[in-house]
Amino acid sequence: MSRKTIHDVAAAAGVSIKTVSRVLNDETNVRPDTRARVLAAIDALQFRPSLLARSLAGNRSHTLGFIYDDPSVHHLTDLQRGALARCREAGNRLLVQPFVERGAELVREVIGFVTQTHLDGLIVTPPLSVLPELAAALEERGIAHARIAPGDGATNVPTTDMDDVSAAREMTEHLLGLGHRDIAFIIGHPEHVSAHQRFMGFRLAMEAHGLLPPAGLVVQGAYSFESGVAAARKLLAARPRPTAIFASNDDMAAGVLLTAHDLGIAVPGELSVAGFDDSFIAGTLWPRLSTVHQPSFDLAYEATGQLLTFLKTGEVPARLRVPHRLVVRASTGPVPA
Amino acid sequence: MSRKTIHDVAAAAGVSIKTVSRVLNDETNVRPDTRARVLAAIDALQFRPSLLARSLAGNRSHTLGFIYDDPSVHHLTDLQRGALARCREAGNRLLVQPFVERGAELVREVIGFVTQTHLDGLIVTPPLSVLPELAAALEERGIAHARIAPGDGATNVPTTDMDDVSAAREMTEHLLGLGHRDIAFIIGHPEHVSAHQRFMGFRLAMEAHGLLPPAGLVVQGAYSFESGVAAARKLLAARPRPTAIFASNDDMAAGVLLTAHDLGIAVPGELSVAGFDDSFIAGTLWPRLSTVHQPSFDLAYEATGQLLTFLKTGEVPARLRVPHRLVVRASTGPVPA
DNA sequence: GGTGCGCGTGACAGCGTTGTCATTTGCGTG
DNA sequence: CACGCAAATGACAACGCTGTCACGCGCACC
Repeated sequence: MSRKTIHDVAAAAGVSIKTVSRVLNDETNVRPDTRARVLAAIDALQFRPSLLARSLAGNRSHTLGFIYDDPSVHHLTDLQRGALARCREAGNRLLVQPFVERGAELVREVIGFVTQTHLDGLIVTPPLSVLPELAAALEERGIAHARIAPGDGATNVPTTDMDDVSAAREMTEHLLGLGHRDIAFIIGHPEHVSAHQRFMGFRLAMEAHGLLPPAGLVVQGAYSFESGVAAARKLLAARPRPTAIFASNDDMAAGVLLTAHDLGIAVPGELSVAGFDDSFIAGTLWPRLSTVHQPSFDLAYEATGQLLTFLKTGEVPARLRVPHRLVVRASTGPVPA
Repeated sequence: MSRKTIHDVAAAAGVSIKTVSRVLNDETNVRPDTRARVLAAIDALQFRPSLLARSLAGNRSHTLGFIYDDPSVHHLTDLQRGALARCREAGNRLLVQPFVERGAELVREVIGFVTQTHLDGLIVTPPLSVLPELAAALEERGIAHARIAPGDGATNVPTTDMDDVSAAREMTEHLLGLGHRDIAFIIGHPEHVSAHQRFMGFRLAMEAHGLLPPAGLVVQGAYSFESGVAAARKLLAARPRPTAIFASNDDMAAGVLLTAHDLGIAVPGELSVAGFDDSFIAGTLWPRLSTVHQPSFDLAYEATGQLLTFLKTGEVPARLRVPHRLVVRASTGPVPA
């Protein structure tokens, strides 16, 4: 079964290939009956235009790149789903590619990826979105891209994020409101700005209540389940033991819950546990995890939409802040008497 | 920054574009010093060949498609990672695409996807891999593809799977060995052959001990967390209550665990719970889930490798069965007295 | 009744590679 | 020193589409 080409369609419809091309691209200046004839021929031949040829001839590939290097599976999956959904709506394709390098090598790899595949643009997810060397290289070469959660600095590219500081503050307020004072905090992976922002939110809330971040109760994690377990082991051995642990993502909170169960510590009776992300896992844990709903899907969906808009109009849309919300479930409760 | 082309390199090295092409493709009959000059020019210009042009001119796109429609996030993520890893090693790209249609429309969409993008081949994951209409269409059109876990029928395309029947039997034996007799079973999504095979393994083990699949203790699920919760509600209300529940994947087992905790039923003291997959979630649950390690990553990694081999040699490798193993953790224990 | 304009259409040159085949070069041989 | 043959290289078409530009036609206008 040899490939059907635009020439076959043109011959079948009795027009030139250019007219077929016009119909394919919804251009104006084609008489309705001509258009109908062409469409009929396309249908009869089951013709699908070659995206390769189209990309090579035009200067748009209708393909976006999605680059990542994320330790948290759930968050990443949701981001990818969001980007994919938006791409499908717009008739674009998405090329997903992980990058583990850093510095000059990362830049070389990413640039190579983009030029080799003629990508129209790039969706840059955290932590890649915070790397100044990558940002500089992309802008210098005029590679269109959207950044997801790149931190606070002003950007002149489409950007979406959420308010990590406020969200973490709200969760901390929730714990303070339940009477907790000895609240431990597990920081996320240091390469992610979200880790710093969430910690900042925690501190601001504590300070607003005249409390200092308690010495020995702030532990470095890495956004992974295992790092949550390790942090919890340390925290739950401290005396006095914290009455609440705020882990800055759900995977780490899962590690805290497991460790607490192993040690026979009742949650939330003796210990409250809070997470962040509201990923799939949050609803599967017992007790169900109190957390902050991070709109990962929306974040990527909107970023992709912004990028597509930018590609079409050339105008950089304003930074979009996607709303979060506190999700109080069963893992947080009043401080023990 | 205009795109560097093979012409720029040719001019810089003082050779024809064809010689550059030869160097790029590691062809023979290029003098070492010529090759060195060309490589130097490539390096100096930071040249990366356009994959579009290469695919259009040659008849290989060096790109594989990965198609799926899977309700279980973790399993899917691992499959995708495996396929991606193998592709990277071989210098290929992977285009990931979900398909939710069925029947003639699915066939049309998939064929369109392949022809539009000039895919070299397709990696077909469950449940798409079991659909006869899709298999027939792909073979009829001579589209190279590998099938992952397509069920028992003989295939003349590269195929990888695991022994779901034996694995489920082993897990059931494990429960029987702990003294359980009232063992409930939650069946997976009916469209997946693995669901039937796992149920088959369960029945075979029960029958080998002279037990019939207990009436009322076999419930239909759908491989999702929610379906596990729903099934558990039903099962844990049954009298006499089962002393063990074998859920045919981890997500459903997570639902069972949560429901048991909600009802104050001790695991494994009063109820043993077993899963299947050994996905990320299994190690995060409390108590840690006894399950069967399904080598999702390897399954896709090997399938991709087989497909690439087939594309290179034209020979269909023998069906590859990837080993599984029983992982006994803390959620299964002796039958209560 | 000629002029001008815009709509509908087509011819043809690219896009950046690889495949085919012709041509040149180098080297051993008689 | 000419000859022949293999190795090395190049010219050019082809892949399947879009962009550019030119052309023909009908219609309003003066």
